[in-house]
Amino acid sequence: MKKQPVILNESGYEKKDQILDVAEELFSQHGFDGVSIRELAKKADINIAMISYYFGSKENLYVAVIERKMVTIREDIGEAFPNGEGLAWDKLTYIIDRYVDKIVGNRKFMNIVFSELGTSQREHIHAFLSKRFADNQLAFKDIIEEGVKKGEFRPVDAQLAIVSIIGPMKLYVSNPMMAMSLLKEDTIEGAYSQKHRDRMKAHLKDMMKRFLAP
Amino acid sequence: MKKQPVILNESGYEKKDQILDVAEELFSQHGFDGVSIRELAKKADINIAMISYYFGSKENLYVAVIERKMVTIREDIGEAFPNGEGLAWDKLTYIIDRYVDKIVGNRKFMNIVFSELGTSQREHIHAFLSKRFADNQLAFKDIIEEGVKKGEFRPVDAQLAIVSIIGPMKLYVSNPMMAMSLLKEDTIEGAYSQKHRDRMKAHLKDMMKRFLAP
DNA sequence: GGAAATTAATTAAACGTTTGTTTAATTTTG
DNA sequence: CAAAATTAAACAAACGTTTAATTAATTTCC
Repeated sequence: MKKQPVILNESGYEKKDQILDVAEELFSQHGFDGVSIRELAKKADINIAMISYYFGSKENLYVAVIERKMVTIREDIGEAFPNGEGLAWDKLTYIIDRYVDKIVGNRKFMNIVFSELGTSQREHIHAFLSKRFADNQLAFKDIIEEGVKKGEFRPVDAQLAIVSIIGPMKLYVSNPMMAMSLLKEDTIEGAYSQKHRDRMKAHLKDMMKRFLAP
Repeated sequence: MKKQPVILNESGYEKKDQILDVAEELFSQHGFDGVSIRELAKKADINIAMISYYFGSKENLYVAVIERKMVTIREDIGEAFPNGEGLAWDKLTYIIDRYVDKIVGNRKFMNIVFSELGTSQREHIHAFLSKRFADNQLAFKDIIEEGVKKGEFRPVDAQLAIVSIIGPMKLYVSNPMMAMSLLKEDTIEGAYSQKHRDRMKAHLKDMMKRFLAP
């Protein structure tokens, strides 16, 4: 990690992204320790040394994979809905829809996040992701508690309500084989098609509607 | 893996279990690839060679960890409830209670299972666990569909209903840090205390009751 | 504009560690 | 004394990383 060049030319960006794409896929499938940089380099069709050259180390590459997507996703959800006004229920349905799209649309990446949140290695990454994840949970919590306060929802255990929204989503994306068998699909793409995303959204909203009804 | 001794004496069993206990803990925390047998041997206070001596290989040890618990758990749940007679709802509440106890009570082991189901390395293990897991899902599915047929439940998407039971459970056990923060507990033991297990059971039953009500 | 000089990108090979596993010798046990 | 348990040491293979040399691209200068 001596040279840390600034790459400006177009082809430089392409190769870096090519590495990041393969890395995201492999880390998602086999975890950080399950991926060797030789295997990675082969699959990305680059020389092993290019990883150190571009990213300095395997761990830095891992961080780079996370940071690249994190930027996109942050913009993606943003302060997306009007806070303050409107029914809590409308906010909740809105955030559920966005969340499902976001998580399913970035399944590979999200599996890296989930597995990183499950262990406590690479402490700074864990801390960073925990914080971001906690913020998202807070958004759900605020909406639910607002609805309860307004009398729009019955008094419920908000913490567990969140677990009941995120849990199914996580299970859905983090186990392709199970998703395929449950949804009676032959391919992974089929299991995560727009049809099934919408089915998942509809289900979560239906369930929460009944769960929260006063 | 030349010698495959049959160990009969008491102390032999103790040492083997001592290795298995440490292995279960470490594999649960860091995954198969994240654990080195030197680290494992140190923590179990045994010589590295003892792992080959007892189990033949690291992968065999991994399988042994899984098989040991699998036997216990199979007995644990068994044909535990009266099939055929009674309300579907009673069966469902019964199986939810049993399931939460089983999964939370064997969190470390279940995290190995979950992470193994998420990847597709070690194909025979994956296939084996998939089958067992599918059987469990089938138990839920049968009960729900029975209830629907009898008119006890409204017509629901049984597949997604299962995801909504298992998803929250899995999220609860596979992310201790998140569980601690959500449940406002300072220790891991606190987050998985009987109090919170019961809270989870009550929540799941409450939610399913409202979700399934005709 | 084109050769020369400079910088960036890419490579094959080697680096020192660590990995899982095995050996051969020793201690413990029945 | 024989069998089982345990050990320290060594094994080859794979790991992440670095080196030093080469090719490709860009800039500089006339």
